[in-house]
Amino acid sequence: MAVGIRKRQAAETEAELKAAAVRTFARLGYLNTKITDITAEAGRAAGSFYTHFANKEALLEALLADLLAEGDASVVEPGHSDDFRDRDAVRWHVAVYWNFYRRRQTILVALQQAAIVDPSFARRSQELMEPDLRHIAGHLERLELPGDPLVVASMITTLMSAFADVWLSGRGPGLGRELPDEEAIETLTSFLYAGIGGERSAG
Amino acid sequence: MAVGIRKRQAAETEAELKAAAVRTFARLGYLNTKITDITAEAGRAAGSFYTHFANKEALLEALLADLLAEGDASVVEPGHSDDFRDRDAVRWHVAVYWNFYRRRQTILVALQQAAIVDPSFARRSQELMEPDLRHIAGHLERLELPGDPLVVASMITTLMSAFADVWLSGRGPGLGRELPDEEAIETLTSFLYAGIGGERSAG
DNA sequence: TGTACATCAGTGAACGCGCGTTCACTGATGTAC
DNA sequence: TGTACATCAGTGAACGCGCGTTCACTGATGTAC
Repeated sequence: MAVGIRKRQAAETEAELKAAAVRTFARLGYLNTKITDITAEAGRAAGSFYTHFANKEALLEALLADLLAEGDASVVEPGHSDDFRDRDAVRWHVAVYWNFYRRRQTILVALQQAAIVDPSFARRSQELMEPDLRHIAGHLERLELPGDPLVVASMITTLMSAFADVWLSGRGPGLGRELPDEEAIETLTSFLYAGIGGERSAG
Repeated sequence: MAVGIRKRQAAETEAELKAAAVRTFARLGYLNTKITDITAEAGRAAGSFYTHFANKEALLEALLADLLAEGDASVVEPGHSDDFRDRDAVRWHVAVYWNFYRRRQTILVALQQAAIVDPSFARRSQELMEPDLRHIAGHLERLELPGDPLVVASMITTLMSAFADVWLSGRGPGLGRELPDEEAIETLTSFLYAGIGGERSAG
């Protein structure tokens, strides 16, 4: 008995199905993706999907669980300055968020799409973002702000996620203009830093 | 012959179907709405829908055409200051946008949802927003900005539409906190005005 | 103004397509002795 | 180590549900004379 050949092979196909799903979501979008698109991409029979997942929603849940298990799912990380009067602290947060979103783009967009059609994913997605929001709001409390910290924090996270979504998916204006990470992070930082009452920043 | 009773009645049911569609989109979302949901809401037979529209997409097109025909479909309006060094000019634009979005919310959200699933609506939606974007970018050109005017303009329109979407649909943080129009407009204005390099604004 | 026929909006049951999901089957792995 | 049986991942054709769309029919409006 070559220990657990079955289990290992099953785990392997499950992983292949997940990977195929991510590729397919990226290509067609979560809502447009059929189960058979995923199994075809993975080079498997349609029925094989159901050995591993109850349905498309369960698969997305699994991908989400993986994402959270990877650890740095949130902007909340130790070892950074949290004084937003300090431009570098702002920049650090922006960079972490941008990079996080860049790497998880496909799954996060899939989650957003699922949220449109399925209330339980809407809740899930809000829960996923809530810690970041509180984290940012916490940093803002000590500042003199143009409004309720929670509202401003929501403005900031909203801006970052929507902006990242637009540019990382190539839907930016100027029809296909690319926005290098460096420029994105710098522009966002300058804008946010000024917006929350930091230095006036030009050029 | 009581002139055009038929035509008038047909136009009336068409209008009723449109109104019912908007109500249904608001309740269930565009993607979750079935043709029969609309006809049921309108108190009509299923088949009646096809006397007026080829399908759900055509109905959305019609709603979009109505929206554009109403005139002030765009932030581009005469008689306003366009100098963004002037806080009032910024506030004016923010208010126009906020009110526009507030009133057209359902259709704009429906358009966004359609865009997810249907590339032709994706194009359409981008075309709809493009004039605003150029308009804002134009205003920005004379300023000392923290980045490419087009990128900053995209940040601004992205922020406004995403922020409006979150708060007008009751998905704001604090679980159900209401955001009065006045506060939304003020906070956005302060933030944007500072962000593009205007005065440092506090409280 | 009246009659006979034509047209058309609206009806709702029925049709059929697309796709999610099932299930009988296969062949390989695991277990018992 | 070998044999007989059990289990399980994977297959792919078939099933069936949901829903968009059609269509024969109705009754009211329009037209012709």
